[in-house]
Amino acid sequence: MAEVGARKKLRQRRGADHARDVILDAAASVFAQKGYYGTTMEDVAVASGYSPAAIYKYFKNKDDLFSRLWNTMADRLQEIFDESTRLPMPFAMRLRWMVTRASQLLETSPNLLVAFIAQRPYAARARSNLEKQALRHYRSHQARIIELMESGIAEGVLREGGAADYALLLIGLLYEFAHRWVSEDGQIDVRQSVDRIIELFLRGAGHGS
Amino acid sequence: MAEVGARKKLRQRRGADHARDVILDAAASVFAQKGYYGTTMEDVAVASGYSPAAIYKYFKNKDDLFSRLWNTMADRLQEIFDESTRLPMPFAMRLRWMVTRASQLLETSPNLLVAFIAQRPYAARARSNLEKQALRHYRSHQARIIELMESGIAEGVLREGGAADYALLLIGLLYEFAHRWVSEDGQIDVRQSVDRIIELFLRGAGHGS
Amino acid sequence: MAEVGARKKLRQRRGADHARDVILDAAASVFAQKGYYGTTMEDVAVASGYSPAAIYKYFKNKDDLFSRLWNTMADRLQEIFDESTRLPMPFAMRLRWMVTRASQLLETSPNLLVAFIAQRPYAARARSNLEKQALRHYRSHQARIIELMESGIAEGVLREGGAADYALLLIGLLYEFAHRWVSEDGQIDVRQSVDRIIELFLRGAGHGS
Amino acid sequence: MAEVGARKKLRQRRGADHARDVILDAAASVFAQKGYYGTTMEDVAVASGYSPAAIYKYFKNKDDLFSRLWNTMADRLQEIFDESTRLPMPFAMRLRWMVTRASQLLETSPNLLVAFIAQRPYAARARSNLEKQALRHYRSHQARIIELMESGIAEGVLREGGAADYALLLIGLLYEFAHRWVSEDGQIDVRQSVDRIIELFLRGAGHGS
DNA sequence: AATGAATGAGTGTTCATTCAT
DNA sequence: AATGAATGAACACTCATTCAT
Repeated sequence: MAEVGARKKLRQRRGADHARDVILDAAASVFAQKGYYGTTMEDVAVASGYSPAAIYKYFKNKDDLFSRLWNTMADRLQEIFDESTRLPMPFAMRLRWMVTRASQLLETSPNLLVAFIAQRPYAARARSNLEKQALRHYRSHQARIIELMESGIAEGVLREGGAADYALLLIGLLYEFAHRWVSEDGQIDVRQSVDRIIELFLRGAGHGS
Repeated sequence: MAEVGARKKLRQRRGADHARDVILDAAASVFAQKGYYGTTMEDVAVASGYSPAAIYKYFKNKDDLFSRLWNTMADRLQEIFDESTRLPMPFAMRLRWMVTRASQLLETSPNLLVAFIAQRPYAARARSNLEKQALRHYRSHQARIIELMESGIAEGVLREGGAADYALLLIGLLYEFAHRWVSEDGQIDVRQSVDRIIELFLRGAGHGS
Repeated sequence: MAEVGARKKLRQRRGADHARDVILDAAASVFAQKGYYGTTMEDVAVASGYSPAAIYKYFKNKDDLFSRLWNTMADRLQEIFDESTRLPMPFAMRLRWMVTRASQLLETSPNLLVAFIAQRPYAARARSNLEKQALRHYRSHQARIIELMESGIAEGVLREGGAADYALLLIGLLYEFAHRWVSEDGQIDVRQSVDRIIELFLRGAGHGS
Repeated sequence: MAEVGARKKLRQRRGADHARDVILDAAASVFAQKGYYGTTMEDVAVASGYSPAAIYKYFKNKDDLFSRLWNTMADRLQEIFDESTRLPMPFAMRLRWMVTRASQLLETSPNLLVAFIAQRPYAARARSNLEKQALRHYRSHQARIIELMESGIAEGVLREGGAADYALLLIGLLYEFAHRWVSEDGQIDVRQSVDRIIELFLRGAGHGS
């Protein structure tokens, strides 16, 4: 947004923490739009109002910058998934709680979440360290969700067999919903969608009878 | 004379077509492994056995090469989705046919499919022409699947309301399955999974009662 | 010498070997003038008439380019030192042969030799791999020269004791001569100097009596 | 009042001088270890305990900092060489005095000396101002040493002819000894080596007979 | 007296792309 | 039909240097 030439004006002493945050925000936005490889440090610099050199004062390198963002989101999700298996509530409520919390991330940190999601296809055939780290996180998420499903089966809310498949179903629904939410520019009502997602998850599309 | 010339031209044509195919195959494999940005024309050249310069005889540039691949997959999928609404069969069979055909792509062209999937997150906030084109394709796929869902509703197999949501559910399942298939290196049995996907789609995970 | 703008004209197809040699020559000259750190790849590019990118087609990186040059000279010297201990001649002749050959390098490859010499101080407290490799070479040279000295002692031409010191004396003379030769721009007659060096080495500056 | 002000100024002066010295010491150590180009102002800052910005309060820039160090050593050497021609003693004693004093610098300021030596190869083909200045110093040193040699000839201690060559011999010995001393990490006994250097200088390596 | 915060100007290196042969 | 040879335009990253506080 800001012109490169206008950079000088920003010589404000606002403190390192502030700079860190500003840069992270800007980076999240740019990474979400163009992906890791499509984003240049100059992009981040322009978006943040700092110079590329300044960014290196706060982050070791591009990888570091990206993976800090990525890990933030991975950790937030992990926390949600972890808690959803720990909460002392019946399965149905825990499920709803989890879906709600996860969906809210779309509203609070859409950029971060998109950057997170966009990285996933590359993780599948992990090559770089970044990708290997990502793969580990994705697997860890999956594991917790499977656990959640198992407790649902134990409680008799879910049918027997295939906890892994139920996890696949739920993750698919969540990712797909995120995709749609983004591609419709956040126009979809999240709260309402949570109900729909849960219903689809539990009853599927079939007529049931 | 003319005969010979024609024959030669034919041979050349064949040669040219052959080269084209070889390059496309090689490119699909490399793009799938390293993604668009991670792949260099040198990579494609080495994988295809041609020189980088030769590739430019057959494709305008890297974008062109990639988007031809991408479109190939997009078209194949489109065809499947189109046909699944046209086939003179009951919904249930058309659904199974569609899921089967789509899943088979994993076995016949996994590389192409991965490359196709990896592109999706960026399409959501389309910037470049490549991405805009992609977005159009994804939307077109979605439209057809919604149509399919509507016929399912009309036939009374699917519950009333929310064809778009059912599409979201099915697409989510398909993508997620593809993800898992790739990250487990194709070890999953596709045919068996088709049943599971359809069941999950129709009945969800819930106990039903 | 050549302007950057003039680069385009050089688009000649002269073969890879030719390019290699041209670049090596240019690099030797620039490294000799400005040292490893003071030399940029752009410097080498301009001096060679190629673009920086072209240089990377022939050499992996700056280190590679430099160490190839450096090793060439190190190996030539090693060869001279090695042979000076092997030749079936009396010590005096072998010594003369060695000093002659070494001195000639000044005339045939002054740039290379200067680049080689300039690197030595850094090798002393070797940090980088380049420097460690250099240190090994310098030590290996020294070892051979000490051997040569020992044979001189054995033949009774050199006084007893202190082969290592004699090596120090000779190496000091050679390096110092090279220094002077370079700083007087090659105006000194090499052949004549050989006699002088050998005399100084054998008799020192003292009056003797 | 004026008194107090003056005292404060003095203290500040002292503080400033102290800082200057601390920085110079730190810089000498770092330059000696990594060379001019290999050393960053950040390195100097860390080694000195000050911030990079602080260094600029005491020195105009990196070049200034380095050349002050360099000149310090150049001047100390110059002083030694100067005095060695002036001292009212016979040549042999003046020579010993000079070699002793010069060698002691290795023990008192090894870092400075290494930095000084490392600069020499580039001075030969002086380009920058730094190098031209250096060249002037080296030449001036040489001139004095030649003078010393001439007095040795005049006294009949050195053979006729070739004062310049004798200077080359002595300088070569001194530099080479410094090299060895550094590369053996200061393990060599300096006092003992002085005798050896003088003997080699006067008698060479030859058997004499 | 000292520094935290910031940047301009490079530096090595990569890569898509071109073109004469 | 194919490529060897070459480069312009970027890109990640570094570093000497400045300046308000």
